[in-house]
Amino acid sequence: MLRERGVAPTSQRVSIALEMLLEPTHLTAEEVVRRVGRQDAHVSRATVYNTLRCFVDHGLLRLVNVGTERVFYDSNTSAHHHFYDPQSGRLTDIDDSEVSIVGMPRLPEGHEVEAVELVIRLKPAS
Amino acid sequence: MLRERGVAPTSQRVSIALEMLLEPTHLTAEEVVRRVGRQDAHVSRATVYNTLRCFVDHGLLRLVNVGTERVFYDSNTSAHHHFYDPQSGRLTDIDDSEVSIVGMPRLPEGHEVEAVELVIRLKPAS
DNA sequence: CTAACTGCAAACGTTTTGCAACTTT
DNA sequence: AAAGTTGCAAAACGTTTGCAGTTAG
Repeated sequence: MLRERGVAPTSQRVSIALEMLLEPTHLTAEEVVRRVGRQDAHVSRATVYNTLRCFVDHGLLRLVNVGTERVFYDSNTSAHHHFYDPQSGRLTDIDDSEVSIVGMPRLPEGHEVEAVELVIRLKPAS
Repeated sequence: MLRERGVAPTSQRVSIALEMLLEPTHLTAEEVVRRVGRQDAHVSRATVYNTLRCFVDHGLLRLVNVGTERVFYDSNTSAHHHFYDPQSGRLTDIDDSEVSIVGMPRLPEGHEVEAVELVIRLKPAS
């Protein structure tokens, strides 16, 4: 899987891939550090951050911004949207049939779209 | 304007309000620190951050998240969306007639919507 | 007089970086 | 040997906080 995307499969990268790419996940870098550390390999924080960036660059993960707090890495790289609950720090998918974005605005001269990010922030019901 | 919203108008708050609330702006906290410092008053970083949060809480500004880098404060508090160009660090409005979000997904049990954030990230045209 | 606000500097949490050591090839 | 990868600790970044002093009503 890594080789297919041109990512040299070192043992650390494989550990991270096993944790993230086998099932749908929404993990922060720190969660990956914890999870990978919990079993087999110790992977350094720096390497986790490098690897996640590398996976994003090679289309294995999608980066999801929710604010300044943290970044999520989503193993589902197809276009879809998210709920974010700052209370619990949990990110969840929005079913694609439930919302859609209609229309594509004229882009500023000399630019193209890098990413479309729709995040619905949640709060406890009043 | 401040009093209307129940915000006690101290001199620092007035300085910041003059900078942000008179015309449409998309400023980061650091830009506000610089701009306010450039003229009359020296307002401390802490006070700028406190004041911006206060203005958001009282509906004078809208907070726009674009990632981990920084937060923007938008003097247009009505529902609308944004382009973000990481290259230039500039945030711009998307005309409301150009995109819309259709449908409102079922929310997770016990939650309601705090904010709907649609940000289109730009990159230089290839 | 009191409650609220300010400013400094120190703390924070997440992410990046410099660089020497270690794998690969 | 060259190219790429790793890990540590330190730095960077934007933001928040503790607290003593100040201001406003």
